[in-house]
Amino acid sequence: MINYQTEIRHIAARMKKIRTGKGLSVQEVAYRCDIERSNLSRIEAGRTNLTIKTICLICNALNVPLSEVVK
Amino acid sequence: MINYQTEIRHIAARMKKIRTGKGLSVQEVAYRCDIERSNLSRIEAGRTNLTIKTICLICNALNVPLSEVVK
DNA sequence: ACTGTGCGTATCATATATGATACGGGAGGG
DNA sequence: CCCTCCCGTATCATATATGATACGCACAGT
Repeated sequence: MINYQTEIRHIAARMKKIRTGKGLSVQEVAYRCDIERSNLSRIEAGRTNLTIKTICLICNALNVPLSEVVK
Repeated sequence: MINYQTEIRHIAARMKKIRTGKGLSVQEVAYRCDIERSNLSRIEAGRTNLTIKTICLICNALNVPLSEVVK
C-alpha cells in the first residue's frame, strides 16, 4: 500500500540528493529545465504534489532516467 | 532525454493494460481509488499530465507498485 | 424493441501546481 | 562593513488537474 505523501517526500529527497551529488545549485537546475527556482525549492522540500511533466523536466536537467527518481 | 508527453502516454497505456489484465472495469478501479470515472478515462487516454498522488492512488487500486507503472 | 452496463467524451466548477515576484538570512570575498 | 551568491519562503496570478454531471454509443441479455 503506497502512501502518496510519503512517496512525494521520497521523490523530493532523491532529486535533492542527485542534484547536490552532482554539485549543482537549485538555480542551475531550475534554469536548465525552465522551472521557477522558487518552485524547485518547494518541490525539493516535498511541499508539492508534482506532475509527471515536472518530474520529467527535472530528470532531464539532472540527466538521470525517471526510474532514478521514482522507485 | 525524456519526452514527458511520451512518458504520459506510456504510463497511461501501462495502467490500462494492468487493469484489463486483471479483468477490472474502469468504474471498479475508479471506485476503489475514489477518482472520478470520467477522470480515469481521460487518464487512460493519455490526455492528462497526472500528479504523483493520482498515480499512487491508481497503483493502490490496481495493487501494483509504482515501479510497475512508472519506468 | 427495451433495459442495463461500461466506456468515451464534453462541459463547467473547484482545487491546486506552477509562474512570477519579493523579502530575509547565511556564507564567503572584497 | 559592504557586496554577491545561493537558498528558503511567502504571496498573488495563472494554468491546469480533478470533481461533478450529462450525453451518446456499443454490447449483451431478456
